[in-house]
Amino acid sequence: MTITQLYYVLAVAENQNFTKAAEKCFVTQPTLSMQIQKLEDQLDILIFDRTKKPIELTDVGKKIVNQARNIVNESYRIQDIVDQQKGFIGGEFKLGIIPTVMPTLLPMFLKNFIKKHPKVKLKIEELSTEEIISKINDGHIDAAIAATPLEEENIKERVLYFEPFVSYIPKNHRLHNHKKIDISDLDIDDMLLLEDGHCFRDGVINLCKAFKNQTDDQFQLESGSIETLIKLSNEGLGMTLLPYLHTLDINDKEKENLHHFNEPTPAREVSIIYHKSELKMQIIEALQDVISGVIRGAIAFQNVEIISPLAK
Amino acid sequence: MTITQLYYVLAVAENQNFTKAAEKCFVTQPTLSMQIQKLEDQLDILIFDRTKKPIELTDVGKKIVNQARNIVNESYRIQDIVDQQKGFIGGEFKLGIIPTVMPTLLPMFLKNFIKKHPKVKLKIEELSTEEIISKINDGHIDAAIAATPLEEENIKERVLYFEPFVSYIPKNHRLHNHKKIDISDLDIDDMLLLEDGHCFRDGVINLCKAFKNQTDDQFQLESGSIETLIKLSNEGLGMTLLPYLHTLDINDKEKENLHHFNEPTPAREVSIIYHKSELKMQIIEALQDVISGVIRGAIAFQNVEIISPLAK
DNA sequence: CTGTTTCTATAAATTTTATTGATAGTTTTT
DNA sequence: AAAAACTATCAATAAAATTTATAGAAACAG
Repeated sequence: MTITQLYYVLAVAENQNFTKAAEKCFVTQPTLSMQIQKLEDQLDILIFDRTKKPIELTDVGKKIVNQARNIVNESYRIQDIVDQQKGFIGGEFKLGIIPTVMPTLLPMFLKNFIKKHPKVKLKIEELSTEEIISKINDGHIDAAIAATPLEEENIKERVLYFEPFVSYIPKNHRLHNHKKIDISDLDIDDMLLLEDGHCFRDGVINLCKAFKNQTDDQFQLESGSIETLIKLSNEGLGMTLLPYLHTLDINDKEKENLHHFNEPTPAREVSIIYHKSELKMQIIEALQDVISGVIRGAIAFQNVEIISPLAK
Repeated sequence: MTITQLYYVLAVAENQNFTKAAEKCFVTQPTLSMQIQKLEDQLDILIFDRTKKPIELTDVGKKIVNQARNIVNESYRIQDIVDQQKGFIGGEFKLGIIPTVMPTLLPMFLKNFIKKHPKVKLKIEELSTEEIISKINDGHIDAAIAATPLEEENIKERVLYFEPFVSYIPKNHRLHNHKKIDISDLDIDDMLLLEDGHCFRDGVINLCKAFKNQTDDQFQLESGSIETLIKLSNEGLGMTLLPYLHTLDINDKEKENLHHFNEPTPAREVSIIYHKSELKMQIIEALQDVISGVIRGAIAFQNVEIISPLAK
């Protein structure tokens, strides 16, 4: 049994297809067929049920795949130990970012980071919180930036910053003339929200519920991006809430529609999160340092109240 | 990086010697030299400090060895999954047994076990509790039989039986004419004990302390085996305590010196213990079944009070 | 139902890797 | 100072992984 064989098994299990798996492994398909057969012969058991199309794992196969994933991941940590010893910060690093953080945060730290750590090959992907959790667990991404706390058993969190919510209230809205907004003013029924799956949406719903004890009624309108949200709001379809960093780059006319909250300002907690195994921890800490550095100048709220991103 | 290379690293780390390690791995010494060099080259770091004699691990080397042990052990679990699936009970199994259990328990279950599970190659070793804990942790033995509870973080326990203590009181002893002995009668100063390191000794000390609150004074005499203990006691050097199973095969004349305790009878808990990773669990359960079976007929005490084997 | 596509297994050739036996060079021991 | 113990190195060999080519089976499209 070799680590390579286990890796091949994982690839086939994931792709449910020898040919595709072979491509991902950068070998030819017969290599996979033969190596996996060899492993199956040695163990004297079938890992894959090849009668099913697409190919399926047998019952033992499933258990073997879980253990194989373990072993392969643990084998990566050997290189990790060496990197850590050398203080080496480099190599490929896959980072997931939730959509409502991506467009504002990424431009703020990316240049800084690649200048400071040129050996790191950052691969950034926009992902929902749900996708992030799953991909951290199976090792498809090394870390992610998301709204926290998530209370996931196998995932650790390090807070990067607290980002206040700011109300965006168009001219014709009942609250437009309020100078400062109070949380108790919010009414989920005239609030524009992002579509389902956005944790930001869940955060806002929690925020409203916290003060109104409202049930899950239907909402007026749902959108996929905060950009759209602002435009819909301008059309008079309701007010909305924006994460603070988004308010920095809207145009002057629209800035007039921004209303800050009374203290304690509702805010979301944004963290870098990663698997508890702490693989590539040096890079995670490097990211944390750079991001905390750039944020320190950008957000200066004192008295905030954290809104959970978890749907309750 | 291969599992074999990691295995070689473990062997050299353990033996502090390439030549001996090579023998244990059933390969020649150049194989180890070359494979370990290759791994060191790939990682671009030295695992062993070859200037020291005998050879030593570097700082990174120590971390790598720990991780390598992880990986190698986890790789064994693949075969384990298959065995478990097949209900296969066989292969090599290393069992440690503490000295005060070995001579009485082993003859009771060994024949039964090898008859019932002929495919298991049992390798039994007499070990102190301390050695057992260390060898379970580093995987040198698969399980052990010891007095419990041990409260070891990485070790699980399954109770096999409770074995009462019986007083052995020679003719000239002050307690000889007592029909039944009470725990409060015990005096650690005229009690013969096994030498340091025997958990049975610690159990007895705990037993005395429990009722007399005595400090760690020096003891009259110390012996390495229960056999010797009885003989020394016959010579008038004091009374002693025997685990119940030992009292079954002493001669008739000596049997007259046995005095049972008043209830609740003090007893030790004897368990099969194993690493929390539960490797080879089928065999452990098979052992548990067989031993529980043979003991059921041999020990029939009802009201017992468990004495901890841990030195307090 | 038939030709086409998709996919896996197999075989032989080739490349790569692991292992060995012989030996040289060190260090340690006597 | 000689012997013993130990590791590294080298060339030869054995073992293995991988590839190219291809056969055969199943799924698919018309």
